[in-house]
Amino acid sequence: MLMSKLFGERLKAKPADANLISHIFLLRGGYIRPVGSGIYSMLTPCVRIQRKIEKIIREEMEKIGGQEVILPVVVPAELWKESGRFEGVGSELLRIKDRTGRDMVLSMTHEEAAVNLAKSEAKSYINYPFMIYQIQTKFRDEPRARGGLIRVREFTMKDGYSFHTSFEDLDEYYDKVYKAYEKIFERIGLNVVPIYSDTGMMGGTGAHEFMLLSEAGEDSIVICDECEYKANIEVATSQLEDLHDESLEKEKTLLYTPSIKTIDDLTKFLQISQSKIVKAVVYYANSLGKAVIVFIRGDLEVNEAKLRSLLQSDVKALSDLKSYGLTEGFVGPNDEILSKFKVFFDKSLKGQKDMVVGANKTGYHFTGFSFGRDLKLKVKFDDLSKVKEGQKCPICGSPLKIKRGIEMANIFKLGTKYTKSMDMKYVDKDGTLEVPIMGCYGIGIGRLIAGIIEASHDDFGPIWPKNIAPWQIQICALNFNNASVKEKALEIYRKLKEKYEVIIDDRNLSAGVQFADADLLGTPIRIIVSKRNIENKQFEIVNRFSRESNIVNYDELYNFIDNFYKK
RNA sequence: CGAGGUGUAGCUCAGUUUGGUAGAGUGCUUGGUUUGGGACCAAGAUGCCGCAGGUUCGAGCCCUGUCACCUCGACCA
Repeated sequence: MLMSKLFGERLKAKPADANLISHIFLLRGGYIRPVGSGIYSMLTPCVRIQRKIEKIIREEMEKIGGQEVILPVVVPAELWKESGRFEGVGSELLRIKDRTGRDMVLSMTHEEAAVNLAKSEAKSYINYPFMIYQIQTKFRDEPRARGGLIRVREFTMKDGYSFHTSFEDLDEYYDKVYKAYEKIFERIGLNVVPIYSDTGMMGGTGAHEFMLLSEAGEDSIVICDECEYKANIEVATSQLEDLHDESLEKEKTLLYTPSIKTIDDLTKFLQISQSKIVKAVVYYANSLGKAVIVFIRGDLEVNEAKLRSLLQSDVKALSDLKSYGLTEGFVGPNDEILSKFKVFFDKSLKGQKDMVVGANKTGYHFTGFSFGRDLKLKVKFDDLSKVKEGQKCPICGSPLKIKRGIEMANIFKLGTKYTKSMDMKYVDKDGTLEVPIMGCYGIGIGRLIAGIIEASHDDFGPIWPKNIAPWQIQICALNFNNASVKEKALEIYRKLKEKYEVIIDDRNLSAGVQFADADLLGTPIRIIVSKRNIENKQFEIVNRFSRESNIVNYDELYNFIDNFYKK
């Protein structure tokens, strides 16, 4: 490639509306251009990177038996109505009509299309297991796109779907995919951590996310440094200190003092109390059509993702409490509360024998305290609290840390959620009809590109790992108009091109411009051809990773490069 | 959807307070001098001042509406 012919410009100034380093360099380096909110055109350097990532992914998918397909982006809404997601998913699913007025959707994920295809093809147990995958465009009408390629509306994703005749077989295959993903990230040169994750709207029985630890990330990850426990905060859990520790006992004793008789007394107490003993948090669950109260220890927060997953329903904080008869000073959980509301007790209240009282209200929270009466209820406790930094690891008890991360990929054990709802069946050995068990596996490719920059850059530009850099070698021909420079530069360009992907800066521009552009293209290795070097019959080779510079004689060049790329 | 911010040359931004013919830097074109970290000189081209309406003799600037984009929050397979 000739730099003089490379389509797209590099920008000198930081683009006004970019803040993330990956967004800035993607724009400055001429990798992407904005078209609309969360919608980008990709230029050649970016496409070259994407193709290389795709190639690695394809190879690893083929190794575990994946077969590539292409499913449509626009699908009839019937498929999504069958699975229940046409109504179930919010406004991020773009619903459109075709010219006859038929409902269509722009696929944001392809479970429906995959099941639709698979069910017409895999009718006997003999066909199982199998995995189909594709590298395809997804459209999600994000209410808020941000950060360049980190969170977009239209993007390319590798998504795979496996089908099995038993959960054991799914578990086994899931593990294979997990290892394939580790291999993919290793080959790409990106250090990600697999963590336990929420199954969200996908449903299913187990899931992992592959996270890049980065301050630019939108997810919070709970990490134990002592053991291997790592989980998305949405599902993370912790060992809670005993409710009956000394300080809390002391507070309780205080509570029983005769001085607290009214709500006002209580409010006063709660204001001076460091750890409120208990609180009731009120939500509305859409799919239940019912209000939900979560009782939880006062110093903890309700983890809404856990509540959502427990209820299999969207939840929102309930602001209109009066219409449910909830006012300051309500007492609960009593029979009335239990009949009116779906009531949950967080496991942090385990061991609590006493009655819980709602008292002063803050938003949709009621703070309260243990009252000293016997609960007389058979209570089931659920894990509904949000992990806080410093709480104890559920496995080894060490203090937990919370870090930010960017989700690069995820894998789900879907179970029969889609195969069942979409009525996919196969004939088993004994002639019975069975519903296949499914797993699904995604990697966001555009986000991966942004993530690599977040993880690998310097002040001047991205530093692409060897395996995915848009070009392998960049030749900077300083003073290209000089005949001997031009001749020598073109000579090695032609020779290296036989074996490598080479881009040569054949523009008669100052060294500063050439170097700055080369930095923005992030090529792993840079060969500088100049009058000075030619006089000494030498080249200078600069390593993008270390910024180290090596002077080599003419005849050493090819060995040096081969050695760098181990060819 | 809630809060805040910004829309002026390809890009980064002045100009809006106090209404009076549209600006700078950079980039681009041409010629010349340069050539190891975004060179220099000279000449040039580039604007529906986001859009619509209003006030005014006159609007980039004032008023009303609207759209787009950015940031934070809510949401997020």
